[in-house]
Amino acid sequence: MPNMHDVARLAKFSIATVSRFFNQKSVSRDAEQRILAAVEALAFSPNTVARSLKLKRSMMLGMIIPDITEPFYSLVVKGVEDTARDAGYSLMLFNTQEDEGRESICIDILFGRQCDGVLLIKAPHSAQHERYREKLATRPLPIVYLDRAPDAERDAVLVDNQTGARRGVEHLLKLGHRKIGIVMMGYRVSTHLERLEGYRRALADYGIPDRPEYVRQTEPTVPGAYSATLQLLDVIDPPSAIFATNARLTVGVMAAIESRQLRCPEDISVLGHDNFDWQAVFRPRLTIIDQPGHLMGSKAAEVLIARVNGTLAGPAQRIVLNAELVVRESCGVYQGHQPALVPIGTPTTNTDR
Amino acid sequence: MPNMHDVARLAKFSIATVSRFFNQKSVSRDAEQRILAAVEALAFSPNTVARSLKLKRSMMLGMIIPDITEPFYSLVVKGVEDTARDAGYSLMLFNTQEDEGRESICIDILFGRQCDGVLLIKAPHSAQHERYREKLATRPLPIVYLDRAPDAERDAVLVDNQTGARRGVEHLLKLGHRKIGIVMMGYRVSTHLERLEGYRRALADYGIPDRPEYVRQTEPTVPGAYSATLQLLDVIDPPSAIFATNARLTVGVMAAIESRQLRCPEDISVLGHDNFDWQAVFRPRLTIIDQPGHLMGSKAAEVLIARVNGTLAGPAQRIVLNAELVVRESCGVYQGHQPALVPIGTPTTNTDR
DNA sequence: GTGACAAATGTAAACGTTTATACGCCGACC
DNA sequence: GGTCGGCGTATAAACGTTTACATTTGTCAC
Repeated sequence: MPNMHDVARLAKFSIATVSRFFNQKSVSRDAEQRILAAVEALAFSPNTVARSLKLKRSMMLGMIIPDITEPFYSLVVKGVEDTARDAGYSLMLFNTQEDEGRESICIDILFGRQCDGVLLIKAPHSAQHERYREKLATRPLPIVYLDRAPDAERDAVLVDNQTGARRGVEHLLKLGHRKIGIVMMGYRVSTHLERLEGYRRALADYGIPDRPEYVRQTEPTVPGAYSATLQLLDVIDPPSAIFATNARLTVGVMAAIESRQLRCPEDISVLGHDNFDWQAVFRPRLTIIDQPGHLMGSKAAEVLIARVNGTLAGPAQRIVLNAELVVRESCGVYQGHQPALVPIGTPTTNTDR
Repeated sequence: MPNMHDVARLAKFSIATVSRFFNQKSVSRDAEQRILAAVEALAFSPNTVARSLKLKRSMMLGMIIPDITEPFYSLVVKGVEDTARDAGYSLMLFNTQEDEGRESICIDILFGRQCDGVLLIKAPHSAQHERYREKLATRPLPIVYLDRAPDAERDAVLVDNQTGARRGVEHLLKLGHRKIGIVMMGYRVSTHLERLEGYRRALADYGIPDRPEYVRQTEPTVPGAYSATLQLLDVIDPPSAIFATNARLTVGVMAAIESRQLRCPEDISVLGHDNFDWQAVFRPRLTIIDQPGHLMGSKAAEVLIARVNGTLAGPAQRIVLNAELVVRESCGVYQGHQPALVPIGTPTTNTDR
């Protein structure tokens, strides 16, 4: 493969001039033409690796996510890629399967590759978390947290999961539900913990006591959510509504409900999570909490790029996007017997916020 | 950031010894310990960029796909990533949105970055296709086609779309359907063209003439498929069954059917494409043609890696995986009036294969 | 003690860029 | 005519590795 020297030789200019030509610095009309001709003749293409080595800048971003197969994350990736590309960055992708050990390896790889920055959907803490944290501290590598923020030390682009969940559960409460279950991911992932917190606050607003047997944790798979839901339905006084904290879990919940021949929303209401194509034809039409995945990705990329090229300095930013309640049909009015209600629409004023 | 020189200095060994240590070449017990100590003390991590420059090998693969947001492709990406990681390769991801111009840019970037090979889900030909093809020829960059094979010049890992479609349509024919529509992607993408061909062959096997008004091409979106399906339903003698050639189109078809208050499968049958989580709870349960996405990705990565490290030489390989018909409920027995049938299960022997 | 051989280590030249520094040239200005 | 500034260009030194080749050290047989 030809290099700049070859081009310079053929164009009868020095390599410096060729380099400057490629870096949009001014060269004479004559130089431009001869270089262009040489480039054409040799099919020369500049070596980005050498460039990165010299410049200590690779124009490459890393993205570490739990699982590209989860449609929500693929939306986020798209958002990142779109704005990274516009800024001239390429993207290196890694899946961790929620394993912090793998995450750590990915960071090492990216750091070694002189990657300019990392967008990170953090895996839950592992046993070696502290060691990993210390190692990270020694690496001057810009990282922006996405979706989950395990600490406030770095920039983060998040969704207000708590408020989202709270709105959703409040919607159920207004429909008269008082026995509300939740099927959530079992790993200690902040997004799901926040959704749990939102669920609890909404209940608290209505003076409804917390029932531990209504909270089911499971691995983030359809079968996992399926059996978690069955357990929920087998409780002595089963819930009249279930909140599922992500798209895959929502599917599992619906599957379990159907297996018990329950109708939704007549027999049981379901509040789902995330908005996807197929919901256009799913019946009952799912009432869900919708997150702006693409926006989250592009915002995060913006922040990271600003850090990388120094446009943004100072303390860690925290951008919180809204999660919206999309009311459709899967949450219905509570039909069964129920105790006197706190007046609808006037929850006890919440003082804890 | 410390480099090998620093480590060497601190360990009181030459840089060559340090390098050898990192490359698993034999060094003395003493050297190992002092180097390890120095590495620890300096928090040294080797610079992969410099390594790539010297070795002309980046341990990096590129993957170019139409759209990561399409669940089928994200499955493929996962397959690629899984086997690439096991072999020590990282993955660089690009979306083209089916635009060959963008594809060409991605190839340039990857080539410049000394990427070792590319997995390519080819975008349809653009006006500049020939120029692009010529440029590609000058670049000694291993490429493996995935999912679509625009030519036989390179390795390709594919699905037997034609047979898959043929089996599916045959299934419809056996159920008595004679008026079968197809909603397919409008861009000239080989997978969809092959599915169309399979559809045609199945019809031909049963001696059923081709009806151009039953073939609807659209962009690969839900709204696109929706209106294409409405057009199909508005034909003078509308089809009693519809074949949708990918997951997103399947959703659009179902949406259109529902908007016309038609029941599936009683009023109209639907043969869908691709298998996903949500189909577990979708009613009617979709009869689909299922492709092994993850396997396709990992096979392709295997082939590419074998090419890269020279394990595999010789002419272009072509690996064709099976697409399976998964019979569920969305295709029902034809209910309406229909002409006498060719005996079921004994199609006219096909001579054209 | 010597020589032969293997193992461990060191030296230095790449790999393909960028860019600080220096230089040459030309026209403008006094 | 000399000086100055500006522009275009060339030279050469990095950037952080790997590795061919040379050198040192150690081991063992004689």
